[in-house]
Amino acid sequence: MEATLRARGLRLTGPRRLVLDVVRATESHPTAEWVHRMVRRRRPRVSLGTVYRNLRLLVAQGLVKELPGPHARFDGNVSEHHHFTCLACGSISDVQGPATEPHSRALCGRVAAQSGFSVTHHRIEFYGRCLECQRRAGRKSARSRRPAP
Amino acid sequence: MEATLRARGLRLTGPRRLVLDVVRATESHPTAEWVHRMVRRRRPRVSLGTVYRNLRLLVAQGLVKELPGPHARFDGNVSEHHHFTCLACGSISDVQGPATEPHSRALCGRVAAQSGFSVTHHRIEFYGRCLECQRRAGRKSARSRRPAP
DNA sequence: AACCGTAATGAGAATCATTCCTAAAGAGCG
DNA sequence: CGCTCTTTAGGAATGATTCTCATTACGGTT
Repeated sequence: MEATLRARGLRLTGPRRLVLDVVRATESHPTAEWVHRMVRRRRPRVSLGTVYRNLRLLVAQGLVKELPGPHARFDGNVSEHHHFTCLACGSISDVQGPATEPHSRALCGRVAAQSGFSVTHHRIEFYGRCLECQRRAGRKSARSRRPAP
Repeated sequence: MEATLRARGLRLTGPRRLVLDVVRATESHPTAEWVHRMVRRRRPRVSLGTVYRNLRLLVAQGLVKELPGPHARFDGNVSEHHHFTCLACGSISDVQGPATEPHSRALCGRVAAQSGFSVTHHRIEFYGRCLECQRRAGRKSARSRRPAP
């Protein structure tokens, strides 16, 4: 990826590498603020602005993905996969592609054919209750808890 | 839907009805601010706060859907369908369900089986270039234009 | 090593969608 | 009409994200 960046006249600086490492090291789909906290553990002087700037930059380079939603979340796993969002606790989990893969290409193709749009990719978001929240709802008065990271 | 609202102790007031009417009357997936402008054409005294409050309320009642993204957009079409977002101009179009429907239930089921989550629904977002932007890119230096509403 | 030009950073201010607060107006009801 | 509970307008507050700009770090060149 150094190549990817260099090729566009971008340097591979300390803060930048750290941001990428942090996002890649977790599966928790963190917010910018969480990434900032983690980066600070190793480099306390890195500013929030720098984290935002580099996240945007890495997304633009395709090295990181950004999830939709009111607050931006990021994902260092660039392989094709989708997401499950728990409506009760807000946590986001990966849904591995293989199960959905076979239809993916067909889906895009059908939509393209039907609408005339040129479809480059798609994203499937699943919603429901995660295991933990299902369990909790089992007998408790199931209050919602705070989003994951 | 009056029943739906009344059943929960909510009144069907002027501003509230107007917000719903406006969202239902368009296919443009408007932002709260656009809805506010439209509502004001008939009732200039309605405040932006009221529009937000009622949009949230209608979403909670399932009478309106909310699309993901940095700025909230709303959709009065509650029937099952998905969306296509043009990466060039930002416009959002409906993708009619039929083409994708056959697989929908199977998709959810497979994800549920594989993850153990209870999957209530899903959402498919397609991305690419809309017809107009494809045309524009044909020969021009294709500058991006402003999002739809 | 000293020097340049460009790119990147930090710190804080600015922006802007969204939410919150409060007093006042409105609906429903006897 | 008088009472109560809901909704509203208006504006202030919030909070995530972006911007600005002076300063610093880097890479390449002598």
